[in-house]
Amino acid sequence: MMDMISEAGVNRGVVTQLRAFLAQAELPEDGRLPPERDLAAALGVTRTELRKALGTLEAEGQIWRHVGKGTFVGNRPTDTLSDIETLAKRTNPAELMRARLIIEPEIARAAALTATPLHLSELRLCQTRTREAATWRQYENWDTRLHRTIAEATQNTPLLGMFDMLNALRRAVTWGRLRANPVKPSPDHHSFAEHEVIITAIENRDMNGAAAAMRTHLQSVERNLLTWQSDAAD
Amino acid sequence: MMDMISEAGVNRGVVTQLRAFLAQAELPEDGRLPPERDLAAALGVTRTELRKALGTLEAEGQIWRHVGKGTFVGNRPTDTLSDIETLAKRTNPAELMRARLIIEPEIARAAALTATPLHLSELRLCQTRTREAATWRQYENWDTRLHRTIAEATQNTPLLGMFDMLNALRRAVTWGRLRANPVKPSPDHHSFAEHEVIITAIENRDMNGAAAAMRTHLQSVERNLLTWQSDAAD
DNA sequence: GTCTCAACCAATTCTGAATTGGTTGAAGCT
DNA sequence: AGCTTCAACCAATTCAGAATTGGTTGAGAC
Repeated sequence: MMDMISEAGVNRGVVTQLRAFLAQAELPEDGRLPPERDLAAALGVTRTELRKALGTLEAEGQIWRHVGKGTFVGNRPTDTLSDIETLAKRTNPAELMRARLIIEPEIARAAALTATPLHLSELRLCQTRTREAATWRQYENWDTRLHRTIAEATQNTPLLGMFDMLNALRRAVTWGRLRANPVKPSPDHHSFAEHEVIITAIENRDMNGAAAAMRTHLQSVERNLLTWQSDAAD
Repeated sequence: MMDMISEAGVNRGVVTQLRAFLAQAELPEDGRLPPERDLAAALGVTRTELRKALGTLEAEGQIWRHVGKGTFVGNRPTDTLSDIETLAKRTNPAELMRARLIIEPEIARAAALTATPLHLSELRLCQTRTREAATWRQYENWDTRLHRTIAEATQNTPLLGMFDMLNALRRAVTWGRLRANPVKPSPDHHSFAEHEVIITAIENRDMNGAAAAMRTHLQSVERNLLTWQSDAAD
């Protein structure tokens, strides 16, 4: 019942003593300060007293603590939520598809601007290989590589990183599902023509075209995903 | 000089024996097969022989190996490049800014569609707090939270994850730099008005407006970054 | 020479102890 | 009683060294 910010029995002296220590002490790069037991001894106070003082400083936002880690000055690092497994638990295929629809067209747009001849030939190679694929497994590999090559063509490391993150998520979320159709992709699979439009647009430096084609393509994949309930590759 | 795919002295018998094992054996979920030493004993061949056979299978792409990890069936997982530290080493502030310019406007656009009243009031709170900020440190905190709230407003977990990734990258790349100006943000800091336009657009469900305003804002931040060489917050 | 094999190497994982902030319950003080 | 204190304990995390694993080498067998 007594969890007000500034508790009743807190010794103001210890708090100021602690503030002085923080101002003077040379902290390591990560801002970690000595363990409570050591710090209490160094300041000549009991651990309980020290913890009260630390509590008020934490309430003020001056420091943050975590079991097993330690006590640190500054702001608690925001829970970054960039861990694949954690993300995979909280999302679902539909949401992932929406994210792809938002991100990948913009990646294609950027790629149209910066793709090198090397990227273009790699794209062509992927397109050929997907057509030649004898199994869905092979098809998926080359399809994934095609999309990743587009991301590489942006020549932007953070963008590529985000693309990889989406891909990793895709694998993690789909994980455990079975592929319904063991046969190989039919020669008139919608993706072939759609990939062609995307690649052509990039070759022609048509940024808007590339973005639009990618959007169309992903919408088509989404439709398949909903209709057949299959883990449709793109 | 003798590194052809199918080496001279490879014992075909062992290879087929190994293939039979792979077809029959029940592998764990991750597709890892027993350590070479055990497998060699199980198949009744010497380790050197086994390794030759494994070598041909690896060349065929049937398996992949890594020191300390083990030998696995299937395709070697693509180097995902979604690790923050690795990314930070390979990128730079300019590239990061380009990535933000590509991604964040689209996030704002999506947010305009899906933001709830709760998000809107949170945005307003952040805007107020940035104006009240007494130090750059505080300003940055609320500014970061404002941008993250926009990402949250998309109600899309993968998108939020990617945003967090960008943010983590920003911290990692900027890490070690000093903030030149210890004073607090001036009341006519360009960001205030720009944030206002963004928030208003989201409130009005103006998707194009939100995207455009975010783009304008980030371009303004980019300009500051180039001009002043300061680690300009946005 | 060529092949074999045991020992060795380096990358990775595993495991158990040590560390750290958080909690509790008896003892002590007013 | 009412409150503080303190040592012991708890659970989360980190750390270090051993064990494991694919890769390499050099002496010896043929």
